[in-house]
Amino acid sequence: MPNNRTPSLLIAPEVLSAAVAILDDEGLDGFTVRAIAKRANVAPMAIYNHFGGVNGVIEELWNRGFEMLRVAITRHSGDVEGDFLSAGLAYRRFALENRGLYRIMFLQTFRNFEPSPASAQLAAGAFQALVAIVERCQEAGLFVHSRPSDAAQVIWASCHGYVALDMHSVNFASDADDAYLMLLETLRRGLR
Amino acid sequence: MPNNRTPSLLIAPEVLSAAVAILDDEGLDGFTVRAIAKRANVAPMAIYNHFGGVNGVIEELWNRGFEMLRVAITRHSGDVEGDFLSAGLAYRRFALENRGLYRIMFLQTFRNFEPSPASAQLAAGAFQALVAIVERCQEAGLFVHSRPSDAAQVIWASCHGYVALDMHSVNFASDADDAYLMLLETLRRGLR
DNA sequence: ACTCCTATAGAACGATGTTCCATTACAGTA
DNA sequence: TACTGTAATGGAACATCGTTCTATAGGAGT
Repeated sequence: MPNNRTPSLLIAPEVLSAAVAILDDEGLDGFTVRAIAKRANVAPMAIYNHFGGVNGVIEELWNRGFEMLRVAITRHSGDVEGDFLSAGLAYRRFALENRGLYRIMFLQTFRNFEPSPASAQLAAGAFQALVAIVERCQEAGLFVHSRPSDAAQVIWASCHGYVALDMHSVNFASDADDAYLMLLETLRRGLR
Repeated sequence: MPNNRTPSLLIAPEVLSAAVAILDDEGLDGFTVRAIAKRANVAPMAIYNHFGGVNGVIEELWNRGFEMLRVAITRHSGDVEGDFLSAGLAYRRFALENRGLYRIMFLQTFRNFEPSPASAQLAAGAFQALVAIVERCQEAGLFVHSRPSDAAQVIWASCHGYVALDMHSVNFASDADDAYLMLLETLRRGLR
């Protein structure tokens, strides 16, 4: 559709933000090569030249999502207990404010998308931010001493599960925010 | 493909078991109208005549899945604590043994599939089986007295999250089975 | 043996991801 | 200013997707 051609350096950013916008606005139904290109004011071919196809776009969004998530949940203050609760709240906030990205990262087995080893490494990096918090909770005597990665997996699973059901509108709790706080409290008490 | 026509009464069962088989074997890539019909030894049109399209098949699988899940986690013995742990283990077992169904029920926002009110009711029925267990745990003094549905939502979210990450091969725990037991223990202690 | 229901095969439509290709706009250089 | 080469564009084309329509014919009940 574009009357004027887009400068090369702008194509990738335009495509990525268009992809996120479509994912947030219309969900996966609208997430097509032609639709993304149209919204980015770019030729469909640009997606192949710059990303090697729609999976390349997904991979780039995955990478950005996990990097954002890592930053969002990283905590390092003196108050380890506060860090734990604050990181837990930040996790859900990230998911709700970036539904499109979260779907790519966790909820959706996309067409044929399999994250590359480098992308999987990025996801592991985000997980490490949580492990670090768990380790400091253990050192402070707040958590029982088990393998930090085991406790982190339990915490991550719980938070992810809550968010995932929430996004599917499967939440029977009286108040969604309060129930999530109850979840974090339950984890804190249960891991002691 | 079928040389002989399939009796009307057999078409629906054949289509449903073929759909489950494809979902388990090949995942969603192979889940197409034509592939299901071929595997069921039935004409593609039969799926429209009997289910009104692929979404009708998905809805029927959803219904069966939640009915199976409800049966799987229903417990009612004298040992309420045992019931809680046993139901938690049964939840994960159901998911791992019925990956195809579980994906339809929770992991996948399918094409345009939205469960009908009746189907949503069935899902709520499975949730009620969990609420009943929580209520008996509260009466026995095992759990703190909050709204049973809130505690049930927390439990369900945690179990679902663990299973979901597991299915995405996102599990950093040293032993997947042990970590799930740790999750159930954490919930039991944390809800007291 | 006849009739009616319906399962079947096949063409067709729009939309999907993807590839190929000719055109041409634009930036850097002479 | 004129030229040249990179690459963004538009469009055709392919297989496959869900879906609809139609004509044919198989099989059960009378």
